[in-house]
Amino acid sequence: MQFSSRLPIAVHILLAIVEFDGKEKTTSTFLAGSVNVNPVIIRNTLGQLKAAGLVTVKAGEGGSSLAKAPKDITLIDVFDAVEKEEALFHFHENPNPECPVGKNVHAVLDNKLFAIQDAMREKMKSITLQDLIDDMNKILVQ
Amino acid sequence: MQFSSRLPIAVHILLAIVEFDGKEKTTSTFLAGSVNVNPVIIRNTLGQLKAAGLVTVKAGEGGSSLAKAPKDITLIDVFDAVEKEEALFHFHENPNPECPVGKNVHAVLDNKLFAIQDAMREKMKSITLQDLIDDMNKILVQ
DNA sequence: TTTGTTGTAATTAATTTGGTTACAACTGCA
DNA sequence: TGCAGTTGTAACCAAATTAATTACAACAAA
Repeated sequence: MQFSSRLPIAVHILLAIVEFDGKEKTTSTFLAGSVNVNPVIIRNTLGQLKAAGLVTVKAGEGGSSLAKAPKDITLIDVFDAVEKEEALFHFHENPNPECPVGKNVHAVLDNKLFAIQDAMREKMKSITLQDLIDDMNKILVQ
Repeated sequence: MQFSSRLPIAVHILLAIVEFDGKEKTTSTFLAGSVNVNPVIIRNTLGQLKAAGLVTVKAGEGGSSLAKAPKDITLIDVFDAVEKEEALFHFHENPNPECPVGKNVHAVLDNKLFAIQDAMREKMKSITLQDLIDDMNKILVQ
């Protein structure tokens, strides 16, 4: 089981928007060339990022920009923008209520599974787009 | 995106093996009745748990038991037993190496994604089967 | 030898992902 | 106004994954 490549692609897009700000018009076709996926994937992802208030997109004219400072965009913002909102683990639907285990497995396990999901989300919350930009700039000047 | 129900089902199975120890023969059919899935799912899952050294299964005779103390089985043991070993995030395959962003997005993002995965795994490591048994017993005596 | 069980392969349906084509709507410019 | 480039979105397709299910050989105990 894996998360889709949506978060990595969305982060790639955001990094490219920052990197090429003022240098290139970041159209879906241009971004598709950097990410190396179909432009429609870029347009759909940009649409999700726009709906989440992370970017603005110039319809007709073309190009996109950040709607917030990179330090105010965390990976959880990006994750929630592009991934469906749902529990991390799919619980089996119908444990037998006649069985002492089946009757209580939800009560016992749900909060543990939620804690696991929350640990992941907290880590994502601690990483900002600015962190990634700083890391990239360190590499670029080398 | 979700994990499959394999971890919840595996935990359910382990809890049932403990709960019915000495009371019922925990065959795949019996366990299937508690989890409410097809017995083949139980047999496959038990096979994975057995391969990971968490349970023993009596071929022919029927029934299964824990191979380790509940305090020595953590959710990460169960998770690794039943989920394929792979990176949590699927990275898009071919970022453009001619692009300063495409060339470096892996170097920038990989360790962050790994840190997120690791946060999740560390939380799973901190939860033992014994914790779940204790919680279940608290409910059962009420 | 009979019965019940495990282990495993094969098949199926449903869902998700990513790729792709197509095209209407929109913007800026000549 | 009309053209060129772009966004937004729908539709379709192939591949992969999940879970359910049937089937059956191998095995153990009575």
